[in-house]
Amino acid sequence: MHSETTLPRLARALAAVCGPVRETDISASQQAGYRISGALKLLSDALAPARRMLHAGDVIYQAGEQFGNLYILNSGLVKIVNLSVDGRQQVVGLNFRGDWLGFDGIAHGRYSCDAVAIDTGEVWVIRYDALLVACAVQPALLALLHEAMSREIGRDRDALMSVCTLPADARVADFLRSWAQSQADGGMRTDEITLRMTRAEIGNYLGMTLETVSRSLSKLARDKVIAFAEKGRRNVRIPDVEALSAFVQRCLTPVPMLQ
Amino acid sequence: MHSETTLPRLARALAAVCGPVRETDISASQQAGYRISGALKLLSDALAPARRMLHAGDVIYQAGEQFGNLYILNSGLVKIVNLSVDGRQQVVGLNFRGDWLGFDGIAHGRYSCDAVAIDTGEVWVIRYDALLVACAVQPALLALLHEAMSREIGRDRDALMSVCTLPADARVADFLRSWAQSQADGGMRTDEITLRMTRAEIGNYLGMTLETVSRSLSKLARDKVIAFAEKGRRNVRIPDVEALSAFVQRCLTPVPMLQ
DNA sequence: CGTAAATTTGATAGTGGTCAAAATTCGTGG
DNA sequence: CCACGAATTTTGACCACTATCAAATTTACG
Repeated sequence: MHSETTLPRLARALAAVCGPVRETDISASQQAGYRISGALKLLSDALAPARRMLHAGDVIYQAGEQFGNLYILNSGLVKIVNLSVDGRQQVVGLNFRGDWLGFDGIAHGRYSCDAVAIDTGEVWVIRYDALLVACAVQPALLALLHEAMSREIGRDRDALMSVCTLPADARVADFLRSWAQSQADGGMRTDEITLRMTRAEIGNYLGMTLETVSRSLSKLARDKVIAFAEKGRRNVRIPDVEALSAFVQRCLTPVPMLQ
Repeated sequence: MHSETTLPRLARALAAVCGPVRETDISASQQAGYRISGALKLLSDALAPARRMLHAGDVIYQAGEQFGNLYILNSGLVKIVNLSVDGRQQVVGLNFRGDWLGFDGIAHGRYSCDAVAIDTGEVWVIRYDALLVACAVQPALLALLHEAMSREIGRDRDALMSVCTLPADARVADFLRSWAQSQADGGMRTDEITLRMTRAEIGNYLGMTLETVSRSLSKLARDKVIAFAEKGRRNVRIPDVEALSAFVQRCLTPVPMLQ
């Protein structure tokens, strides 16, 4: 599947990633942490948004509902569920601290998916029209908004690429890696994460069955890339995030081409 | 994979789709056509953007390149190719007339993917900072921009859902359906489409191999859902777009549950 | 018109889905 | 705090869909 142009393209990709910001080292994580804290402070000061407490299962907005608000997640965890006309439903996104919710509603005046909390937390409610007014006065707000939408587009594309190009085991590993990254960006610990989703939900998000998720997790634990906490198998210890990336690499090169 | 809550959710999904705008009937297509024409006129009048001719293979922007411009496709066809650090590459989007390009660059100051023309056409080049200035004066421009970003997010999620929930045959059918829809929205004929991509590119976009794409197309032709034009197998005739949707449905219900 | 690329089709193999059963965990009330 | 039933998770066996490999055919293009 790798074309003959892979190498120069890889070089460009590396240049892109290693240019202004490294995504994986500690300073970058802290930068992300500051980015998020700063953004939240700016929003809070400029708009004094209403705050809403969330509990697992709470619906923030629903597909079909009239659009009017954007939301910013201050804490907790939210899943985005897309619905098709024929009844298929799928988790198409996960949101952590600092993420915006509701962009999908702007285009058609109605939200096109459900946003459901899967952990206790807090969202800030921002009226879209009020935000636009504030943006006119304070361009930094507009920059923030566009940055968030842009990042969302990038994340969605990365998710598509993951589903299309990685085998099941690697997809699960990559999922854990990006979860840990999001935790780090939000200023939370990254060595142990608590999956607030069932295997079925994870599988739905990753495009595989719950059995495959379970098998992949078992394999990751067998390979010592992750470990389960003593109580409950929803707590995953990640001794080394790099090991997860390495595992993904290994899946992509089954035979190291010993020549 | 369908939970016990499918039915009420389906009802909501239907309400969402059938609410303000029907996506599939003729009037909606014409609305979309007007929407695009109107948007292009507004942009042209407000910004008098530079115009750039495109030929197949031309690169509009590259991953890693400094962000500065957004682009609007006036005609032609552009593919968006995402790159991963480890060399994987994947088509993550296709753009038609009226679509915006370059949103992915806003977040990090550099584009994160390649935009490559796959047909002759024309893009309009818009400096992002100039656009923001113009938006301050003319709020309709800002609305246009946000609408485009929102639609992009929705499309990316739909693509993810398609890859995750549909078998290969249905994915190809759905791909043709959405291509025809995009053509219709751009004011072009929808009964015959010319795939400007190789089977390998289509497969890459849909997360399958080129052989599977070929087999699926053969099956669609055998089932009379599509037909190949006499000259060249890249021209696909679609006698009835609804038949493509029906085919997707059939794939989802292998046995009609004859009770 | 000839060569290289793209496409189709067939044969075979493997990843991941499906079905099933056992084990573990969770939620709730005694 | 413990017990019990429901839900979740794990693991195994089997099979289907799709990938892989290969060869023949068609198409594109210099």
